[in-house]
Amino acid sequence: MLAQKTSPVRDTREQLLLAAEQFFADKGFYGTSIRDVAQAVGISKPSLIHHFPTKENLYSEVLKRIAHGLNTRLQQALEYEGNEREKLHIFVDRFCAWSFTHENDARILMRELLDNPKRLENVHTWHLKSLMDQLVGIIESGQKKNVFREVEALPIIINLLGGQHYLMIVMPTLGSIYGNNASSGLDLKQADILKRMLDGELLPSTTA
Amino acid sequence: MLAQKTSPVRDTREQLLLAAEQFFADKGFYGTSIRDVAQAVGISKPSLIHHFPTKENLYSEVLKRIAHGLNTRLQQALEYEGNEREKLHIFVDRFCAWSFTHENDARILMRELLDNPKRLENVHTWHLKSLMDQLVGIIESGQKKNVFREVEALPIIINLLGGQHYLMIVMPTLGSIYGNNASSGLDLKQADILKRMLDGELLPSTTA
DNA sequence: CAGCCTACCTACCGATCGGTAGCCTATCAG
DNA sequence: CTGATAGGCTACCGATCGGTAGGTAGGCTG
Repeated sequence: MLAQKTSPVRDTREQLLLAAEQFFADKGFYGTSIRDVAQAVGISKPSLIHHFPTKENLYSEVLKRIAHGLNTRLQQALEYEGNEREKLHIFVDRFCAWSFTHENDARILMRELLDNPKRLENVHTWHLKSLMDQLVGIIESGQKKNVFREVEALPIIINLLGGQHYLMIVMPTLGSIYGNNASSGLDLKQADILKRMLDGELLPSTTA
Repeated sequence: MLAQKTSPVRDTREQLLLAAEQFFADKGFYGTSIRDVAQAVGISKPSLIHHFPTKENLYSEVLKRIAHGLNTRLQQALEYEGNEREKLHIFVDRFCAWSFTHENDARILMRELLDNPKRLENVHTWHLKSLMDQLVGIIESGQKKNVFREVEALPIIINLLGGQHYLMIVMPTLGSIYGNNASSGLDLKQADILKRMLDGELLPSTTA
């Protein structure tokens, strides 16, 4: 009864969400036309409206999927058994891996950060807040155990997330300027750089 | 003859550019209506067209001003007399100072990074390329003199710029979530964090 | 004074936007 | 068989988009 079936409803919805994701990533909310999204899937605009009653709704569904995918993946990393340094390293690995495999999602999240302060009514709560709180919690936990230095946690996390998020945004530009070969290897090194940076900031200085 | 005069031509142009800057920062290129920009200055839309023949032109003028202001300010830092480490530190100070006093500009540059790969025809060349090349040059120069470790320069620069640029974008969101007091002190610490990070990455490890 | 140019205006253009109304068809349950 | 529902369609709506046409008021220059 519930065999393969590939429910045509879900299938069209899925295709619409995927197409919308691409458009929102490329051109942003205002720059995206729901006509184009519908056309990309091969249906008419009213048919899209049949699945998603408004453009805002379509957008927030896309956003919801992104947040869910990101949170579930990273939650696993945060639940990893180990000491604080290992947890952070695993988080970095996961976050980088997610970014590089979800370039469009990263672009949409960055656009959301840019637009949201002016559109708080609709999608207000920030999807990365709980994540950031947990990261700060891990650092502070490590500091209580004296395995981390007493530096402020939040700015370090921001620079960590920012370095990676920014890299995702700037990579296409880098590729088109320096040539794709120059930017092709960056992904492999990025996680190591961030982990080294974290250690440098958090581990007790060997000079003191 | 060329006394105060406050040339009304230049004045309206200036006001239009300032208003456009605000709109482009808040809502992006597609989300900005030239009607609104004109209205914000108190003139009609065709009058705006009189000063800037197309919306694209208005946008690229805004972008040009931003790039010019940023480049001249940072160029001074790069011409500073001193060793490589000092140069980089002064650059970080200048870049952070510029960011925090030009929040709208930072937001526009980030939007540009997001949109540009799909709009290369118009404003193509990246405004930060020469800057980035020079930074890489400084690092490699330091490496030749053996005062810097042999790590790859470009990824470090990207994480540096990225951390700061991202902070500017995320600050309004942080403020509305953690309260403005939580994010108010970040600007003061940020330059120090970045400089410490740079030293950690570039200076010879004291453990080895 | 005559001519011109600058800075602005109102009125309008076609195109496109998000969204609605209403119809058709296929599927599926009673 | 019948009725309901889901998923799609064409045709249309008012609003707004970027941009144009054409005119006017004021200042500068010959």
